[in-house]
Amino acid sequence: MPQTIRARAPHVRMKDVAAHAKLSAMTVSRALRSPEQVSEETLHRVQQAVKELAYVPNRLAGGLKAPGRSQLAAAIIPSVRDSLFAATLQGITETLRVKGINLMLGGSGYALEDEESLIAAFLTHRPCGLLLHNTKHSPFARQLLRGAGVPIVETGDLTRRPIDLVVSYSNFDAAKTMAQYLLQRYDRVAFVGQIAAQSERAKERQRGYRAALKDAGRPVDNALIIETQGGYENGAQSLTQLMQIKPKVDAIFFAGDVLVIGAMLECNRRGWDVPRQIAIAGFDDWEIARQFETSITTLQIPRYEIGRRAAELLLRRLDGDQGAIPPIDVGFHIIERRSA
Amino acid sequence: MPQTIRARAPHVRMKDVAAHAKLSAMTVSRALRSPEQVSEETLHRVQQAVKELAYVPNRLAGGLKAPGRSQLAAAIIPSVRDSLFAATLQGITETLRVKGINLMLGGSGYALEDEESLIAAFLTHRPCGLLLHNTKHSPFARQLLRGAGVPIVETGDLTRRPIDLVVSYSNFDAAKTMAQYLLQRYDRVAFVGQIAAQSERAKERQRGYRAALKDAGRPVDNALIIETQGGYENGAQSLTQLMQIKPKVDAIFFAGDVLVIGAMLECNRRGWDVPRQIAIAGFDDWEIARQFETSITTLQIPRYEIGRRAAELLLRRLDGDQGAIPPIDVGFHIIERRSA
DNA sequence: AACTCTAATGGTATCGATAACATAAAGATT
DNA sequence: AATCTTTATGTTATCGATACCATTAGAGTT
Repeated sequence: MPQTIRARAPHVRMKDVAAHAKLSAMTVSRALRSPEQVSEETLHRVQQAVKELAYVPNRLAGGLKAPGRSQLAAAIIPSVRDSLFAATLQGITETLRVKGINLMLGGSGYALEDEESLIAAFLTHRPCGLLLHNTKHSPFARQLLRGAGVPIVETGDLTRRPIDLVVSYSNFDAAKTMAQYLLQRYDRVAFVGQIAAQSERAKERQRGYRAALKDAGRPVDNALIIETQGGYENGAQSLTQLMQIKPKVDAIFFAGDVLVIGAMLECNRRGWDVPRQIAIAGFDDWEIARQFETSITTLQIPRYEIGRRAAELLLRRLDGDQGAIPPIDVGFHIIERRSA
Repeated sequence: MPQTIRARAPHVRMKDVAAHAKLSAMTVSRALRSPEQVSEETLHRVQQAVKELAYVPNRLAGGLKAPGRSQLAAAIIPSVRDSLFAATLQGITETLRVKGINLMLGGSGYALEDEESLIAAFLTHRPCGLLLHNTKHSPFARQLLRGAGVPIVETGDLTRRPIDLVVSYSNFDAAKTMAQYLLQRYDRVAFVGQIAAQSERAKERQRGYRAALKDAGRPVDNALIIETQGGYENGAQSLTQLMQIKPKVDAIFFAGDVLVIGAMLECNRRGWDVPRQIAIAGFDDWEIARQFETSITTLQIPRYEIGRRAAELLLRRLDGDQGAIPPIDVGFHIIERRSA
């Protein structure tokens, strides 16, 4: 007895829509992409047919014939898990969605070779644009990006070596400004950041701290600079380590990840008075920073806006603007609260 | 004088690789997809040529001819911004990446019609699978999903109306278990959750709480049930509201979002002793929950594992397993700490 | 009336990879 | 040696939408 194989219902094609509307496929194509080019009557018939057949266009075919209009963009962020990038991501997806562009996402895990293979993987789908949070790339990655022929936006830092478009704040300036703020109020200001060798941003922030010290004519004491991985525990641990130093540290600038939160919680546990015993300041205005009894002074970075404007630049390029577009500096603010 | 138009460097095609390796395009195609089918010599020549030309395959073309092998999957989560889904997302991307499958991402904003349009938008790219965090879908969304002809994994709840594959824990069981835990230790246990009408999960959790009360023979007091949006402030506000009730509430179960954290911070601010004055428990083991001086008792949901196993099921389907696959219950644990 | 011009629509070739089929060469079997 | 297998490779048609060019109908111009 022959077994009945249920063939997968084939997708409705543009041809089918055309037949249903008694038009040619070409006219349907036009009606969908540039409605102003067809008569009202035709447009209506097409829309009707699309609806009745639940037609879902095939962008593989469209993108194949018309490269650069795949309506698919790609973003690479250091970590999918890290909520820091979530706001930027939302800015990107929301802005692109308006134009019907969807987003592929990947996490590079802060590794250059992972970013490289991710870029290669993404390019196989012929995205119409790429958004990269990192500004440091392997040589082969740069080669791939240059050859891709689509707009690239970097959002991690105001890099001096942009590939194409840049939307960011200056990690150097932000860290320097906060360090200056602390140096005006406290004598011995320590710095806790992420590992400079692992990230351009961490390096820039530390550079900013050092520059502020230099400008203020204060000595750089390497014992007051800690590099650590992210995480609450590391924030807490860096804090206790710095508190043992003599002469006593007055203030600590936690320049990355959730380190400040971990430190503040440690102060709670130990009963240390912030800011009297120790002042602390953070980088990035986590929503929770303002919830502590001693609310946390920190830098506000417009993360959502970075995503939105990055996507907008991308759209500008897709609209045909081939000219040079200077880097966009979205700036930052110090949010002065009670902890420093 | 004719202006020189710099044509965008066309991409290297499989044809070019074939010519470079002195082979046919078909053999190159085979060498890349099923290396065991070509001779070692050929494989080597192809790899060499691919490298030398920096060939990036065009999956638009591949996916067009061989539907279902677009090597692109899609995930829809309620909110791109919410870190709750980040772990699941990471589980998905990491598992899919091993097989060279990339992920499109979108946030439905908890709205059925947004999910629907997102599904339609994603389907235009002919993904080889879909991962949905919601289990409630509009009728048209269901129609689209059924017609898509690709595996679908739902991860939000152990729904009774699965479309295809399901990987989750039971929101009902988890909430009921925690409520039972609290009812064994406290007399008047209140419930704070997200708005039931807006989310199936919120509804199930509240149902679990009510079921626990019923099983324990305790009355349901609607004054002890609060529905609220997420966020620290709402957690804090719900707490203070419940603390005004007479006779006094002993314990509060915060069943969603970061509500517990907000409540715990409010207790810190007001100097309320947890758990003596008020016991509190949460849903989801946020990393910060264990960092408080009074660490927070909560439910641990294996979020990363949900993503990983969801992706694994998807891969199983792509490997040709057409059989019925029963829902996977990843379970949950109560993490007993000091707050309740 | 003959002409041009514009707006609306249709026909055909094509994008790049792959399924299906065809072929060729080497080894195994009688 | 003739035939059958097996393995490796090549040829052709095709996936679905769109660029490009051709065509038609009607309005506007002289």
